[in-house]
Amino acid sequence: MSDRGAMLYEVLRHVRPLVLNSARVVEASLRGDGLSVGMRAVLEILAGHGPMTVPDIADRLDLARQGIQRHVNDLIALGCVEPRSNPAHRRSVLIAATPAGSELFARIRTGELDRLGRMAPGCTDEEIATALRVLGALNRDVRAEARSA
Amino acid sequence: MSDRGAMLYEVLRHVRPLVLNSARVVEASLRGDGLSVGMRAVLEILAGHGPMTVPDIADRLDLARQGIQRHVNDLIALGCVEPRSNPAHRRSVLIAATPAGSELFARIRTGELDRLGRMAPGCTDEEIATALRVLGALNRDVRAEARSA
DNA sequence: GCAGACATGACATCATTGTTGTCATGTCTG
DNA sequence: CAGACATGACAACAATGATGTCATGTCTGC
Repeated sequence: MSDRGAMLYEVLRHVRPLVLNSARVVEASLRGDGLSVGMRAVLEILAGHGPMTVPDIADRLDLARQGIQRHVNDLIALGCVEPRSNPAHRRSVLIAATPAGSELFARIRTGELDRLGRMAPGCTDEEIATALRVLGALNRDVRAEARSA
Repeated sequence: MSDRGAMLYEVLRHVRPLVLNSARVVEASLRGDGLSVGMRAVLEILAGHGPMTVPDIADRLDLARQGIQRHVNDLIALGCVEPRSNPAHRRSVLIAATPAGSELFARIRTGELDRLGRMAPGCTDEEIATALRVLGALNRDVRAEARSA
């Protein structure tokens, strides 16, 4: 039972259905606003870290820039996001959340936090913080393995 | 900081790249055997819990039975899995891992455990166990929310 | 028993999205 | 200045989750 490999294996086994189920819940909430889960992720980055180029967003999300570009284009069409000319790089456009986009994301996030607050009632804050640390460390190492291959 | 909603939100944010990156690593290893991540998941269930019907596998993986059926059909074509007539239900066929399939999965799992054992070296066994508990509780509640919607 | 509700396998179709490739153009480094 | 690289704008593809249909088998309540 003290085999860390086996325990991390169990973590990964838990993580996949969690992503699927949470995506289903989030997607249901988003449907009314015309957003997808991917678009929501992009909007989250922009709302949280300010204007950024498409390749930078892709790096943060561990995805190819081409896929992010699609989400950005869709978000522009919705008016949630807008391109801004970059004074330093004529070719590299900055993407920024519009006021409408920021407000929309704030509303989405508030609703999600509301629901999440009622979940996992048997877990203490410390336990959740520990889980966060473990997930961070595991993802860092798995990510390194994925990029080296 | 003691807002559990915000902390669980962070957990979900960590979980998505973890699934993506681990899938990339696992997929690279599986490519040589002609398996996909989905087929691997089905084989894992059968190797661990014995023969089972397609709908039962789907329930365990939180997926629709139609998708599982595709994976099962592919696994049958590879000889990793075989249908067995069910004495109790003529229509509901049991799917069982073949010796070749069991052996293949054992080999895959061994390799994965090997690599995982070297990851997240800064985390203790207790911390990983705590993470496991949190993920289990969170997924249980998220899953309930997904099914109620 | 029987009838209707339900489960199952076998199709089929569709949308999302991650992946990969290409190309013209702009930027940066040596 | 020249070659390497980054970026946006396509395009095409594959995996997979979602959904629907239908014939056939099973089960439940009457």
